[in-house]
Amino acid sequence: MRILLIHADRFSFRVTGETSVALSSELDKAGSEGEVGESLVVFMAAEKGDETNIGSVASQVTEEILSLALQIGTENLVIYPYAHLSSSLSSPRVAVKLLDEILTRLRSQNHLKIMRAPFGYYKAFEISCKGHPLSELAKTITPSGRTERIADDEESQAIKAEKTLESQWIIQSPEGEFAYSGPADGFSFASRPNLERLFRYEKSGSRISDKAPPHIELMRRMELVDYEPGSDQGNFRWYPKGQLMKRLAETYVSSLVTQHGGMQVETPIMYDYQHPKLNLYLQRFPARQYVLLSDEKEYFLRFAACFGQYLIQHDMQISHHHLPSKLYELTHYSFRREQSGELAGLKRLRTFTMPDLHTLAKDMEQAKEEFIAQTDLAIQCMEGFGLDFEVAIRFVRDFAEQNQSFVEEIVSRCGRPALIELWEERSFYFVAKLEFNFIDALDKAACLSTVQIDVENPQRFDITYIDDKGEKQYPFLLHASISGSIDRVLYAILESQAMRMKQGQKASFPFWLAPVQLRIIPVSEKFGEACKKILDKVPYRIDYDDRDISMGRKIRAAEREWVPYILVIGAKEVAEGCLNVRSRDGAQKKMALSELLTEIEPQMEGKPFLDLPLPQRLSRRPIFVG
RNA sequence: GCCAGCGUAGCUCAGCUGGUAGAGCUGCUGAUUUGUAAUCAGUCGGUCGGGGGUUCGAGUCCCUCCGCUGGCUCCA
Repeated sequence: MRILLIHADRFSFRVTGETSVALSSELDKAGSEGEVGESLVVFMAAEKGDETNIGSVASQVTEEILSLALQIGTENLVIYPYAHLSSSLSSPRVAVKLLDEILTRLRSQNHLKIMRAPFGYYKAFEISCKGHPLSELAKTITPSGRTERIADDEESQAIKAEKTLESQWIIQSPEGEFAYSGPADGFSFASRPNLERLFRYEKSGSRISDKAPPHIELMRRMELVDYEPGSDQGNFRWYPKGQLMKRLAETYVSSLVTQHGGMQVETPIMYDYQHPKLNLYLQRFPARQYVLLSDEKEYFLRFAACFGQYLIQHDMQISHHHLPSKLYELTHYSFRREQSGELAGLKRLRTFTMPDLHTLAKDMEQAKEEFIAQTDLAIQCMEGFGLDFEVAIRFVRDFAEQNQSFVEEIVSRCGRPALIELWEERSFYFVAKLEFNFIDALDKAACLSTVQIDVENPQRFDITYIDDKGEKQYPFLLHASISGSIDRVLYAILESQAMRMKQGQKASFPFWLAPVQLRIIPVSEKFGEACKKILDKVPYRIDYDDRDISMGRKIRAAEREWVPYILVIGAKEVAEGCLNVRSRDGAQKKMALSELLTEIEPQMEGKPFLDLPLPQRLSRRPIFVG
């Protein structure tokens, strides 16, 4: 929208004729002539693009007007639609809506006296401009970058609905000795303290902590990840060791999903704000997008791979023979412009990586089968990362009641009691949502894996398949992120190890994820050659501490890096042709290289391997933090 | 986004009521060649988060912006 603000000694107008876009209601609202003395006259023209966020434009314009009125000390306003300010006008409908919106906002300021001119009429006007420096001002207002305002002004229906939504909490545990099914308040949590934490966290929402989550210190001290003040908040830099772990985790998750049948694709990270289908979807969750402007056109950055995959699925030729059909993407990246106060280390970021799987199922039976299979996959994934989790399942009540055996089956697959939330009405796109929650050192819950049954988006995005009678049908759609955000997986791993340290145990990474898997430490420089010989014989990430410091310090450094196996090489080892292995459990063992490799092998089973992204000699390795 | 706290060397931190910045670790140099969590000595390193203000004088007081942490909120 363009506005021209003029501080006038007097202003008058009168309607002289109708234009093609005249509406008689405008004359009722504004009258056909008017005259005022000292006043701030605001000429305005709504432009293309304003319709993407009327609330944002209206609130910015209102703010501009009020701020100038205050500066020049006037209480008289004239709002005057004036199309000639722009060569790229919006539709008349949008213009009138915007005009009304701005007037509503201005009228809520009771001290102001407001006169308006009608939209869509030829008018004659007379103005006398005061001519002081603030008396003439032109501004162009765009919706971009300010979209968060709409969240305050016009909360989406879905968000509003959720706030007032009543839900019921139930615990259901698998068949067996301790089987239970009933209100969560009546469950004895003694054996599942973390489930109780999850329940309290979900129900009350209140948490008490004055401490920063311990993973933040660890991610920096271990030279994995760090803040990047040169970027926006919640955007991180990844050092070689952290980047390696991230890449390993991604590779692992992707291989699980593609083995499960996910067809890996890649979709754009930005989408046209005005694309009609996407726009409809965005209106359900209007805030929290990064918006960028390119040649006057606005794009938002994706918050998941959903759109990209919906648009592909819309264009695909799918028959019932193809179902279930699964598209998969590891999003590098997903963007969510969370409120700044919500950001927390690797737990909650603005830019993150996550696996996103969308499955089309021909009917609810197939959707449920897939749901179960993907639950299994998520369990396998969590086990691979060595993460413990608590299960939460959210249902629309009707759905849960009509599918009781399905609910039981999920709980049984998870093999532990689950917290179930029942909603009386469906306010989001899903009828069922499974979550694996990690409970951290400060008793806070973070959702990792999730599987959802979507009953809304196939229609919205016109995704169809041809059934066995040759007719078009809408499939059911499953959303699954079998690990949740990769960044958050790393958060959970670090937090779980911080808890172990608190209990006096040694922290460690799963062997396959350890940046350095083995380290050779020579007793003295003399054994350098002997060390180098071992390097080539070990097919894992092995390095060699050749720095000119004491052996005690090298041991300490390796322990602080959580290196799983430390190999000390001295005269004895050279003479006997064996290794002295100090493992993470504290044990020191004399063993042959082949024995060590046999011990390691099962720890790598089914897990990816990537090379060490750092110089093998520690004397050649720069320090990133500390 | 709101409220509160914090921001001093690469890292962890000290610096009282305003008087012109200090330690340990790391790094570097040298000595030492070491047997399982810190060998000894020397030495480099700071527009005290950015900008503005008050003052003869600001790391210290005030304003503002940025960042981090906690709480609220939020988590499609």
